[in-house]
Amino acid sequence: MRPVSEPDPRIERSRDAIRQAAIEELAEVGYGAMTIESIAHRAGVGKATIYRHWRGKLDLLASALETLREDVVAPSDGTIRERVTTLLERLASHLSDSDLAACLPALVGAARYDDAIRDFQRDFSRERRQVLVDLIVEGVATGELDGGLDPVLAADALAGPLFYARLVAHQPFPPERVGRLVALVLD
Amino acid sequence: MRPVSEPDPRIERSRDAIRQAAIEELAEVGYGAMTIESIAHRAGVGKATIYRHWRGKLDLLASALETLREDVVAPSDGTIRERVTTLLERLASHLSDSDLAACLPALVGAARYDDAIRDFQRDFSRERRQVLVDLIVEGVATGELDGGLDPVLAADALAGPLFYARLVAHQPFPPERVGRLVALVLD
DNA sequence: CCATAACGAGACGTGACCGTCTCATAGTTG
DNA sequence: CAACTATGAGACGGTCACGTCTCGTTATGG
Repeated sequence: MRPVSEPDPRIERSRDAIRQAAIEELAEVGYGAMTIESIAHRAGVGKATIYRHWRGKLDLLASALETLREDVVAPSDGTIRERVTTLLERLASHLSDSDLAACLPALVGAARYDDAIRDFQRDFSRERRQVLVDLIVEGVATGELDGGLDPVLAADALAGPLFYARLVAHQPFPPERVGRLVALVLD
Repeated sequence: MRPVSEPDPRIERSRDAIRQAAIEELAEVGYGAMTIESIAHRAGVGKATIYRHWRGKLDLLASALETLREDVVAPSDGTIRERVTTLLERLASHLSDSDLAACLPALVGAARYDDAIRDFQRDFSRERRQVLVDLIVEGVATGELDGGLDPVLAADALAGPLFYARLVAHQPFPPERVGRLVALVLD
C-alpha cells in the first residue's frame, strides 16, 4: 500500500457542524419547516458546502440521525427488578433530555412520508426494546420472574407508557412511578 | 324571538368539504407540507372560500379536528376483564383504521410547534384514558380486580403499548395480543 | 512558503405558496 | 321568477427556499 495523504480535516469538521445543526433544526422547527438555508446558517456554513456533501435534505437527515445512535447497555448489578427499573428510569430521563428525544415527535411525524426515517425509528426502537426483553428473559430463566411471563409483552407494557406519556398525553412520566410500573408488570 | 331566515345551506356544505379535505391532507402529507391551495383543490373549492371562513391554516385545522371528536363509551356487558379487553380491542382497531389515527403521526409532529394541537391531543387522550380508568376503578370497587391495583398506572400500561406500536415501533399491535396484555396487567 | 482545495458568502433564476382580488356562474330565498 | 349571495376559478404581486454558480478567502499538506 502506498502512503495516502491525509484527508483535509476541514471536511469532517464542517460535516459534523452541519449534522449537528440539522438535528437541532429538526428538533426545533420540525421536518417540514426545516430548510437547507436555515441549517447552513445555524452551522455557520455556506449552502454550497451542504450540497457538496449531501444530495439534499433527506440524505443529510439520514446521515445526521446516524450520529444519534448510541448503544444502550443494561445495568449489570442487582436483581432483575432493580436492573429493569434502572433501565426504564434511564429511558424516562432520556426521553426528557436527549437530542434524540427532542427530535422524536418530528421523527414520528416524518416517518409517515419517508421510509428511511421510519426504518431508522423501527430499528432504533427494536434495539432498545431488545435490551429490555433480554433482561426479562434472564429473570425468567433464573426463576426470579414468573415463568408464565411473556418477555416481549412485558417489555411493551413497560416501555409503551413512557412513550405514550411523551408523545400523546404530553405530560412527563414521573420517574418515581417507574418503580410502581415495574412492580405492576413483573409481579 | 323574530323568525330568522334560514342560513344558506351552501355555507355549511363547503365548510364540511373543506374540513374533510384538510383532515385528509394532514393525514397524507403532514402538517408542514399541507397547503391551503392543495386543500382547496381537494375539496373542489376556491381558495377564497377557505379564507372567507377561516383565518388560515391553523384556524382551519383546529376546526377540522373538532369533527374528529367522538365519544368513547365503555362496553357495559361482561366481566371487567372482558370489558377492558373489548375497549382495548376497539382502540387497537381504531388505531389502524380511523381518520384520527391516520392523522396521529402528523399531530404528534405538529404538537411541538402548535399549542392548540397539543391541547387537542392531550384533552382527547385524557378523555379516552378516563374511560379505561373508570372501568378499572369499578373492577377494584367490586372486588373483581386486586385492591392494590393503581387504576391510572394500569390504564397506562394497557394503552401505552398500543400507541407505542403504532407511533414508534411501526408494527401493528396484533389484536390477539390484547387479551394477553390485559391478563398481564390486571392479574 | 507555496500550490491547492475546501471554504463562506451570497447572487441568481425558478417554482411554490401565500393572501387578496375580481368576475362570471349557479344555487337559494322569498 | 327575480334579486341576491356564496361560490369556483384563477390572476396577481410578494415572499421564501430551492439548487447552481461564481467569487475572494483561508486553512492545509507538502
